Amino acid sequence: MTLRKRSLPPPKTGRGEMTRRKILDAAKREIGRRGFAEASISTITAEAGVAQGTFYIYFRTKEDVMRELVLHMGRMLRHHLTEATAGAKNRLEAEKLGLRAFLDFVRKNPDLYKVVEESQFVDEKVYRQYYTDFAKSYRIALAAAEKRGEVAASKNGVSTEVRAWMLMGISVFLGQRYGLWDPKTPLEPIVEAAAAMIAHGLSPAPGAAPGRAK
Amino acid sequence: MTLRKRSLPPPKTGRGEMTRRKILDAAKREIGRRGFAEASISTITAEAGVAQGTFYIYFRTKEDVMRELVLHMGRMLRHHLTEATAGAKNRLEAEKLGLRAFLDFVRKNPDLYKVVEESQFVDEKVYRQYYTDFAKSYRIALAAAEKRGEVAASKNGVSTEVRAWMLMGISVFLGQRYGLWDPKTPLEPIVEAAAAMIAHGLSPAPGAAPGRAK
DNA sequence: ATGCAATATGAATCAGTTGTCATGTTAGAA
DNA sequence: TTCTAACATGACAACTGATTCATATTGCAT
Repeated sequence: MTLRKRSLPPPKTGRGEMTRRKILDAAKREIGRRGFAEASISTITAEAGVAQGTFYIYFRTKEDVMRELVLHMGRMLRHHLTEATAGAKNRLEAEKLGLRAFLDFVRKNPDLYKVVEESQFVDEKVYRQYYTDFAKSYRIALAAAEKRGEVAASKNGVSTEVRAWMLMGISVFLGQRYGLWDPKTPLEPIVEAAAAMIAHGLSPAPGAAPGRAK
Repeated sequence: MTLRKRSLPPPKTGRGEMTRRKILDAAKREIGRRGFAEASISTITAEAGVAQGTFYIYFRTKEDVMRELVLHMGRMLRHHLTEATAGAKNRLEAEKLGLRAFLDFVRKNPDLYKVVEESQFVDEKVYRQYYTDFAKSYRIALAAAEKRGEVAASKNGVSTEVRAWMLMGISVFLGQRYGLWDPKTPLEPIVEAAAAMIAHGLSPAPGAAPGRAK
């Protein structure tokens, strides 16, 4: 029964709901732009168009907002990815569609993305949970695909988990490099290249002629 | 000629050198443990066994220390990886040895690792430089391996770069999951699984029987 | 209409920093 | 030995920004 630090009760009226959302939205932009340390409550409330004290009606601390935003990102991203991969014929196609959708998401929501990454240094627990949850769905999806013979069978107990974390790392790094830092470059060739690597790895294609000199 | 904010002159005596190193070391531990925001100059100097003011003889700000530590990590890691992959027969083997060495490094230097990751929110420039530099050496190594036919030829211009970032993402995420968060688990099976995936991807091995039912 | 709970205000409080500085101390060159 | 630049000290001035709180205001249920 460790119910320490309950979250504040949710707003009871429509007005409250609106205000809370305005603050959350301003916080997302502000923290995304300036980072957690630089973002001040006064700036956030100013941007939201409310008084300083109003913040504390809905959130206990600045950290609270981070937690909330991480959960929010999780929900949004999950939804986005579910939609994007719904029509996939197999796991490999799902990986490709998912990566593409993820990069799109990052470009459309750079603030949210940065908030999640920074949450690791504000509330490590929520950050771990975020990735651990993703890893879990990933593991399940991969295990199912293994059963169906769509991906190579794992050699040992850990390998599905390892693959899940590798795939997350790939997405996060490509998201950082091409989603955040280089938001103009066309995504197609990137996704193409990444999907090929995910499917076949670095090895020279065994079927293809290995040494076509000249 | 934008020489703004020159770094402080280096110590001129052995004593100064020692003191500077003690501070840097304490800062590494302190920031690694408590994070950049929580780490205070007074705590760092206390741990280093010097007075508060001494800090400012060697560093302008806390951010300065971060920058220095990121560069330090870069040098140490590069050295560690170079040694570890020296005897590799080919790129695939180098990848495996490199990953293994990286995970070792993370387990031995968790503070330094965390400092580098947090630097992204303290001085984004130095963080980008860190990974951009690594990506560059990676690209060069991959391109050479392609020439030698050790890895699949890239299909288009971006693909070598994409591969480099994917491989870095893989390392960082496995480093986080198995190096930092789960520092006891044996690394062999993890490296084994990861190397297989890096070599062949997710696709069922084309040689292996795809549907050995029951 | 009226009364109460919910919501809103923003000045004041409060805690904790950083970075400075006037004053020693040290070591090694001459 | 003496002299001086380098190094070290630690108290504290100045600042910052989060959080509190006494005081309005709002709007819905009755």
